Amino acid sequence: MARQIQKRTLETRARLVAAAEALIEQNGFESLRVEEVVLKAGTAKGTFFAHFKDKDALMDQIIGGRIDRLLDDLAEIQAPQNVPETIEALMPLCEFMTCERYVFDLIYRYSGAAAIEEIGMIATTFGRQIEIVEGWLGNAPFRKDISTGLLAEGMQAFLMQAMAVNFCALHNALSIRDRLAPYLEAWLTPKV
Amino acid sequence: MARQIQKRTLETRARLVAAAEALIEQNGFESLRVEEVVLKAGTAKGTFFAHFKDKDALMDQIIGGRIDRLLDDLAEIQAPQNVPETIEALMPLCEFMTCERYVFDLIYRYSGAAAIEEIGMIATTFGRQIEIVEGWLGNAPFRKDISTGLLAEGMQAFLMQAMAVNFCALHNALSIRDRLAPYLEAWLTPKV
DNA sequence: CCATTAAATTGACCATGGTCATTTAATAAT
DNA sequence: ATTATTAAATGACCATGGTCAATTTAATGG
Repeated sequence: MARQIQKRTLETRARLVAAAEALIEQNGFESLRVEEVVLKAGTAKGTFFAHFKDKDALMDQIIGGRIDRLLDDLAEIQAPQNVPETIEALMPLCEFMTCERYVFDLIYRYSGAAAIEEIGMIATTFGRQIEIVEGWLGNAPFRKDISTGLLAEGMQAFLMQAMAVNFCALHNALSIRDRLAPYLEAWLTPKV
Repeated sequence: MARQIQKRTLETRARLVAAAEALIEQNGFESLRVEEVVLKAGTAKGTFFAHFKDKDALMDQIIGGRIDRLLDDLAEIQAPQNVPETIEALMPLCEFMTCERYVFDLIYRYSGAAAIEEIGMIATTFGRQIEIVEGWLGNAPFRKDISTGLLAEGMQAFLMQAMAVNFCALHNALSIRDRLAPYLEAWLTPKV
């Protein structure tokens, strides 16, 4: 007989997430230790892994959740009408995604789902981001020779590239803003 | 007195690399274990870490070396004159970079150096790739409204995006080739 | 209310990358 | 040659993520 999920289960899971969030608040993402989480949540280590496939799965949920809330904001604004406005709109997302090298790497690794069954929060937000940006592009004076879908995917590629390069000591003289501007000008409004 | 590097040192290092290469040949990159490498090389574990900062540093050297050899080939060919030719030229590189998810992730993570002092093989090859592609672009009928540098960086962004998306179960219906084509057409020869 | 079954929890244990005080070997100084 | 000095190698040990057989707790049926 299909037994329903126990209240206990949800409580335990909530306690684990809450403990993790609190520790992240204190010390950031990278230094989070499973050991500390279970200690703070008052559970055994094995319980953690009964609730999350691995440590990354917890991170996917927490980080994915943050991104999703940032996308809620993006979904509400008016479509940016030029490149500087577009960049400005995307900045909060960029700032969070690059708040730690560890966070960016994890986001990148989880931006695509390895299998259909394991589409996580982060992978979902990447799809949602494309949709939102597509919506913008339908109401903005950018190139019309290619689909808004392709245009949005290209923007995502440049966004990721700008953030990745920003972590590189060889190239981090330019801010993400300044690096992104020429890319997007060339992509969205080519002058040929 | 500046003491020169002992022959012994070079030999040990060479043995470690040779052992790793052999094991990778057998079982691929991901399943390589430091324990196995030192066993095969006949050294203690500590010796490994006296020669390489960590396991990733060895991977950076081996993977970076492979990429560099592929770039040697790319440096010699004639500049591709259209998008399909360009994609074809880049395919060997793509194939190696995506031979394992683990390899691609490591490449991505090391494509930028965290600090000037730690520029590794992979980061170096990324710079070299830009240079080679820039050389191509100077001799090909693509858009001229932006610098070859920017154009080459954009190509790199699309290349990485196409490879990343290829690992995603949601989007891997298209081959890297087919995914890259519309991107590069739109980037290199915009029709506005 | 007890017996049965399934879900949830536990913690000892494992796998693996990485550290470091100690030992051994090579080179330079006398 | 002998000693002093520096480089290289060693392996016991640690840190941390992850596993799993055993136990406890909750739901279900008679």
